[in-house]
Amino acid sequence: MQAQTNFDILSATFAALADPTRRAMLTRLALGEASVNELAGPFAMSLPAVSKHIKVLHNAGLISKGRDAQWRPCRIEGENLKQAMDWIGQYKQIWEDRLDRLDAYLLTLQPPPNSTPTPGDKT
Amino acid sequence: MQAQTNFDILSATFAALADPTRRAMLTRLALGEASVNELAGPFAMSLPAVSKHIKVLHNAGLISKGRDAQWRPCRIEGENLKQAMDWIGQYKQIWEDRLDRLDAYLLTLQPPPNSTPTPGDKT
DNA sequence: TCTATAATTAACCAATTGGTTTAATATGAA
DNA sequence: TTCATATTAAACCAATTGGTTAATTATAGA
Repeated sequence: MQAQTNFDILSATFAALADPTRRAMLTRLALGEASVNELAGPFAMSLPAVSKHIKVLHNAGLISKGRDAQWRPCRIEGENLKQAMDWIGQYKQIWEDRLDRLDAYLLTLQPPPNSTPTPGDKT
Repeated sequence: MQAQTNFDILSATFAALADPTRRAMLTRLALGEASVNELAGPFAMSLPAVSKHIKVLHNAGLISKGRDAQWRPCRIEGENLKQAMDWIGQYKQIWEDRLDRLDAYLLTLQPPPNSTPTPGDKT
């Protein structure tokens, strides 16, 4: 099964990323391929639970699975991560604008050292 | 309530983004503030359902709510979107490397026009 | 063939999610 | 005060999620 029969790729991707266990798995896979057992290592949960998490990642197209004897090495797949990032990227202006406005506001509270002297200043 | 009492901001953010209705609401809010009724406009669902979606966005810190008489104008908040994007951004190399390798592979299949001439070539 | 290891499936369960309808609350205006 | 509008809360429901244990499948090796 090639997975990613999915309709709404963004929804599946964000849903997959909404779980810390699955995010940790992706972080591990960023270092290189790993078997299901290797992925399970750090987690205090049963293998079937891990297997389900992996299936969620696979169905979302965030990983692919090979075969090596009885092992199913998983590798991270970037394409849908990229799409998710691109979607959020639409809003970049929103946080940048907000930060700009915050900067401007802070300047009104305390003018920078090299600003025009206040009327009462000596010199 | 200021919302964002949340533990795991990334999980709450990705979970909020995993629903197409909520993503559409954010897209609308990127154009500017909107009341609950205005946000409800495009959707074929009850007001309470819309209200719940808005609550999810609010709890994830993706929007804030003001008050204007009986209206509760919603505005998009960028900070947690930024954090979500930064998290995914960790993996940028993965899809870029992959594309590089794909490019390289395609070049082995069909050398670029300005490559070394094939033995049989005239000139 | 038998055994050990790797992984998945099946059946189950409690909690969460996304929707509903009905009721309540808040505010401005007649 | 009464009415209309905007929004939320309550109670309910079906489907999904994230976990469990027990059983099954796949593969390599003795």
